[in-house]
Amino acid sequence: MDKDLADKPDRYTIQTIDKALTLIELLAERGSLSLIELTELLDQPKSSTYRIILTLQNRGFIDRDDEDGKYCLGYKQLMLTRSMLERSSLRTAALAEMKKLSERYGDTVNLGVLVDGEVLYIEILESQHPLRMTDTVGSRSPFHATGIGKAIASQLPEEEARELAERCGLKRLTANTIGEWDRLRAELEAVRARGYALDDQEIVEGARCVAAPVFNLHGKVEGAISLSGAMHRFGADKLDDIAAQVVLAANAVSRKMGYRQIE
Amino acid sequence: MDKDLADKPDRYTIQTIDKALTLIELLAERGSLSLIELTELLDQPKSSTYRIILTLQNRGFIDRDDEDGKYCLGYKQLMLTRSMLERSSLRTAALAEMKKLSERYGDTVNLGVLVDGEVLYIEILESQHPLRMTDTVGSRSPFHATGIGKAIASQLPEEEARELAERCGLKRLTANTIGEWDRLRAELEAVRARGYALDDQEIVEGARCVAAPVFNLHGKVEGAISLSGAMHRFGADKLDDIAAQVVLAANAVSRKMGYRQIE
DNA sequence: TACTTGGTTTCACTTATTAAAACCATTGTT
DNA sequence: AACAATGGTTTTAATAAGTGAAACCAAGTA
Repeated sequence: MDKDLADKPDRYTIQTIDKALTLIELLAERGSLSLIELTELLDQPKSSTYRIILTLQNRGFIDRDDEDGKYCLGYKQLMLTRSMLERSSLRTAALAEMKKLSERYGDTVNLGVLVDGEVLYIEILESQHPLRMTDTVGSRSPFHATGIGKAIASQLPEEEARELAERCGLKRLTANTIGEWDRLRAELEAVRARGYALDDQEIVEGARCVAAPVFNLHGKVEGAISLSGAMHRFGADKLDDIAAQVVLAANAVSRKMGYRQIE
Repeated sequence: MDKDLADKPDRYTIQTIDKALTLIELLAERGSLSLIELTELLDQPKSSTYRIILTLQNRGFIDRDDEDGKYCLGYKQLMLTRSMLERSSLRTAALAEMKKLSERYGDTVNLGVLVDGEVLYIEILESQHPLRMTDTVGSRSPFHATGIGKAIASQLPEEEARELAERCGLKRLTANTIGEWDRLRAELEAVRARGYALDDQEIVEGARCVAAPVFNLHGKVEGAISLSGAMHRFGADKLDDIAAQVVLAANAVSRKMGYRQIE
């Protein structure tokens, strides 16, 4: 193999740590895995994998499942996440505005960011209505089929948006899902132009969603806020009003984050 | 120093990973820290700390705060935690029983485990009552002043319980908090004898709590369930009934976890 | 402009991680 | 009961990988 010291794994990445992180992610994806399974997935010798496991286990980052003796993520993760959420300036800044939206419309209000090419919900105020469809905090959705995802993507350089699209493959989830890059490209343009994104049954039949992007003090998209619910509550007659309020809320959050709109 | 190859840091711990984990925990505790602050806290050279940071950052485990450029935990943590919670057999097993308790009494129902010597709440069903005091999932409390903590500790070998006590210092939080090991020891004995723990305003004035331990299939305490609320709802006349139900619920969970009580 | 602070990069040194292999404990099979 | 199979634990020499000193750079500030 070309060992010209080349194919640098980012040159400064500490490989041991990287393996440990991969191991953690594997456990997150697959639930619980045995030493041998992890050995194979990591493509590392058993003893190395073992030492990584020991290290993580001693610190409570992973535990051993009581039933099958396999390894799984430890409760420690929960402590970390709580600190993270509590100090997330985006979440803090958004909460008050989200509450206002929730009170005004009674529908579900979501706050999401882009992580690993997917929309990750970091806060959700549940709808008060009997007919509701709610994700939970920490759950993920494909970006191309959600209001939040499109709102965020619309504010990224086109290059980045295309990479996202390639990465997720633009899978169709309903008849309305945008499944081709060309159409998505145009859609993002439209979203950018009007300042908010619509999801018309693109991820779930019968559900609609209006989303607007939130910017940080450097003017970079940080996430998006959305209002979502059963489609009969998002009729053509109501959309203008809802969109205006969602955009207002998102802008208020951006302002709290230190974003000062140019002119 | 005696460098006889001795004072082995657990011999098999991978130090680089250990440092990375420490860094993560530091960020969880302190919120956000700069490279230099982390360098000092870890007592490592700047470049080493830097490489650790880079590695974690590339993987989304830590982010950079937009405001001050300091490092903080990344949203990725949330994804990990969600998977963890979803697959936690304890939480899954407990949820149904917790709901029943919640419906029956309307008070707050908690599920907690012991992590790093503290009670960590991994599920909470909020009270329906106007006067309520609720922790949030992921928050922590000292074990000696909570029903859950005492319920769990009562099932540990005395040695372990004493270590816990030493570690947390048995700080007094209210007039009722048990502040001495001797008294706590006796209390744990009593808890063990009757099968449930009481917290009578030991952590917050005016609040009471009844907790019972949950065991895994090896018969080891895995956590505890509790019902908590304003003290007037936990009067002497009601305690027997509540305790019986909480114990019943906890036992049901233990059974779901595979625990078969001896005889 | 010079000074400070905090982040980024380099590189020779050497320690800490690797990987192969042996070991052990448990479980299931004949 | 003996045997193989499975999965986890421990050892060790070889060396790849991480360290740490120091230089560098960029941004802010006096």
